[in-house]
Amino acid sequence: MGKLTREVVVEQALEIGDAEGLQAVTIRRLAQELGVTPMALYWHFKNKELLAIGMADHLVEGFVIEEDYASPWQDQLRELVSGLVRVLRRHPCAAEVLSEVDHMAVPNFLRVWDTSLGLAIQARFSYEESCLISKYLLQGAIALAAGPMSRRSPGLSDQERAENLRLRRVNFQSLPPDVYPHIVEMAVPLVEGGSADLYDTFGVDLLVAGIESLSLRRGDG
Amino acid sequence: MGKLTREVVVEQALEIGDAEGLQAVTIRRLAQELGVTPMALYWHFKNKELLAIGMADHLVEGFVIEEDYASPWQDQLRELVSGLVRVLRRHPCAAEVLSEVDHMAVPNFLRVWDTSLGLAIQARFSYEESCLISKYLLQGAIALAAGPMSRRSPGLSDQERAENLRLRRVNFQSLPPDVYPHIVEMAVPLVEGGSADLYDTFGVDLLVAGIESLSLRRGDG
DNA sequence: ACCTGAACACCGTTCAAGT
DNA sequence: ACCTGAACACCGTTCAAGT
Repeated sequence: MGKLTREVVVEQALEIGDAEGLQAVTIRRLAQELGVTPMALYWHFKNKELLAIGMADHLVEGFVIEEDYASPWQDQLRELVSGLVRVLRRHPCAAEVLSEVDHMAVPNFLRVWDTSLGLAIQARFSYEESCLISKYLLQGAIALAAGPMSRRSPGLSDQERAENLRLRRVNFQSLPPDVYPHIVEMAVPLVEGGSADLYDTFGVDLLVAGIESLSLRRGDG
Repeated sequence: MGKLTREVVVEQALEIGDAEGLQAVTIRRLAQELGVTPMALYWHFKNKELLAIGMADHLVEGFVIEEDYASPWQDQLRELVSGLVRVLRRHPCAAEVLSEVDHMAVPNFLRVWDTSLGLAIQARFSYEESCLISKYLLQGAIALAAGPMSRRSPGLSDQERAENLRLRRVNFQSLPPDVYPHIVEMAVPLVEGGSADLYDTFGVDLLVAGIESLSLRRGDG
């Protein structure tokens, strides 16, 4: 059967995480799924944190945006953020993974970070500002990828999903209207949350527009 | 001695979380700290998740912004976001807590959410847009509160902290400059990260400016 | 109503030992 | 180099029982 390598371990871990949530990714469970002893994994990963870093690195693998000095930096930034969101969306547990590991320890994530730093500099932000901006952007992209869809309760039938939605709606609607007036009134759009596409593009727009506005406020464009 | 109530349990939990990180907040540890049996806590909280929700609720307690129909919605939104960040900053583990519980289950957080929904509506966004916007804003505020400071390694001496910084800097600087050119060059500002105040105001500005730009793009102001 | 004792089914990790 | 067995020190939670 397939050899036990770092890569197959990471992929199996992501598979479990996607299907059942990250809390189901356990050394022992992972070993069982791989037909091996728990301690076998410690040969490939010193501890569970390094396994998580491996998972994070695998998620961002293959995501590269070549610097395109032709197009304006706004478009390049937008491309970076929306591309990152799209890549993370391939795995339901992606955002969960990335929010529990130290980004600085994930090589492939560092590459994305480096690119965004470069773009900020190119946009004539100062060093300090560029650091802040790239942090906001990447954090924002991860938050977007954690947004609707990939919601809790991974792996349900359509029936269960619908029932789940209905339950959350009546939950909102049965709140005291004097203390939560808008939530009660907007219960339907709140639980449905619009399409995932809208959510993403709207979010990316918000981030990029925010940066651009900060840039304009300081003088040139 | 002091009676064991939900409130003292929650406060003790936050104290441990602030000092040693959320992963140190354990039912058994908590019970020990309170001089009680682990099972005693199950009388006050059905399970650990409900304890976490209690912690989150306690964090946002006392944060109210009264609707001020005089000032423009942009200012009110800014006030809301920056106020929330300020409140969360009182507890180093706040962002950690809020990112692991379901916001919908936290009454005091729902109140903030309701207010932001009202402001979005007031700004003439549609229902769907208002839902999205308020999600972005609150998510953004939490992300800001999770930013620098309250960093990993809670509870270190100044000496240790300085050494920690130095270590992260040389870590950046020893990266291969051909694959991470900007990170290597900007190692110093990256690890120092500017003042916490700058980080917050910059971040709040970014969020509010992003919303405002979306609003302008659609017609009126 | 409020708390304890004992037990269950899990964790991550180490360390010596096997091949 | 790569994996196993046995053990350690932890978890959250249940359930019956005490006051």
